[in-house]
Amino acid sequence: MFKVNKLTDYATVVLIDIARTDTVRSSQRIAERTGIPMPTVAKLMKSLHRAGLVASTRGAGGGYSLCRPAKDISVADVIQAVEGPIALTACADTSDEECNIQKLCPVQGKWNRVNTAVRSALSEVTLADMVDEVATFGRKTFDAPAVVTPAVVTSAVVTEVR
Amino acid sequence: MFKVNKLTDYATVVLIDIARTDTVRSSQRIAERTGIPMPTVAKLMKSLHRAGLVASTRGAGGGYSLCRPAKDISVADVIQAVEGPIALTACADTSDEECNIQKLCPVQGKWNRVNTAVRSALSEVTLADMVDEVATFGRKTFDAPAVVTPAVVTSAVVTEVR
DNA sequence: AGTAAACAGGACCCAATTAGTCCCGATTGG
DNA sequence: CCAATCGGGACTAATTGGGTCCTGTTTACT
Ligand code: FES
Ligand code: FES
Repeated sequence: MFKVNKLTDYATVVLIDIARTDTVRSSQRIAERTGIPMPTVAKLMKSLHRAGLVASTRGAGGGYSLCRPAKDISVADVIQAVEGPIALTACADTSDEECNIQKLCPVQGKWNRVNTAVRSALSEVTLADMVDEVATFGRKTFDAPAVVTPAVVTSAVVTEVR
Repeated sequence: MFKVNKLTDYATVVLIDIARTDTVRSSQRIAERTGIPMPTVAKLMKSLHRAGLVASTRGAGGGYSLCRPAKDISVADVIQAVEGPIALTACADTSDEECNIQKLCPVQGKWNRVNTAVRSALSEVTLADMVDEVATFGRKTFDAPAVVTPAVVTSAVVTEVR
């Protein structure tokens, strides 16, 4: 099945959660809010930080926060942060426009066209879209606390605090 | 890394090869022409057949052939044939427009939008595109036999017979 | 009819990848 | 100085995917 990593799904959940109340929070806190195991959250946040999606502050009272507004973070960004470059085939590994063995390969860059198409498709949806959706959903349909569940995983639950 | 299966890459190579000289050929023959191990080819062809991309004739002298013109077979078709439904997250498992737990999930179908975008992107490139590319490439650049190599794999080689 | 060439389906194993855990060093606020 | 917290990376467990094989069925050809 053609799908994204579980960690990518986690990442969207975490980021959406952060985006909704834009304050600094620790991995610990995130783990509690999302139900994702703490060590996994820690690992995840490292990736997101390295990719420049979240800012981190160290030391006591430190934690993570978005370093761009949610509307400037696309699904493609998240995928690339967690899984590395979007490259449907190994030949387009570097994620730029050149196939590395293009001169020899007869499929000759055709996969790149597909790659590009997919990448741009993934760039069209931003976190902000998802946040909005979550917000309106939470209020319109339920009076209950909004719940953020990774699409892939059923155990992760965000209990809306305050 | 966000990528397609190796088998999917194989599949494109095999299909392109078949498309170029549209005759019936056995798995055995395909294996020889592509350099992909015979048992793997066999497995692959079964998937492609089940998905209705190739027609098979049994018995001695039997084999496979395309059952639609190459221009009506998209990359999306190939991926779906080999890997199953294109569903970036488990929630959209069935590959239709409905998320199965949409009523409960706050990300609420947003992944479907991404899914759809990706699917349509993958539908834009057809085998015919790739075949053309291969043909012109083979003639223009080399006088040597055209070689079809899966982008992912370096060992598979098609020796242009006749 | 008999035989050999092929496909169909599925069980199965091994390798590769991914998910998840843990530890230790570096920072920083109190 | 101490406690909280991030950063990097090593390591293990779980899952997936690649690849093989076996058994049965269909069909052409002699
Ligand atoms: S080198 Fe890119 S398609 Fe082959
Ligand atoms: S049910 Fe589809 S996004 Fe959650």
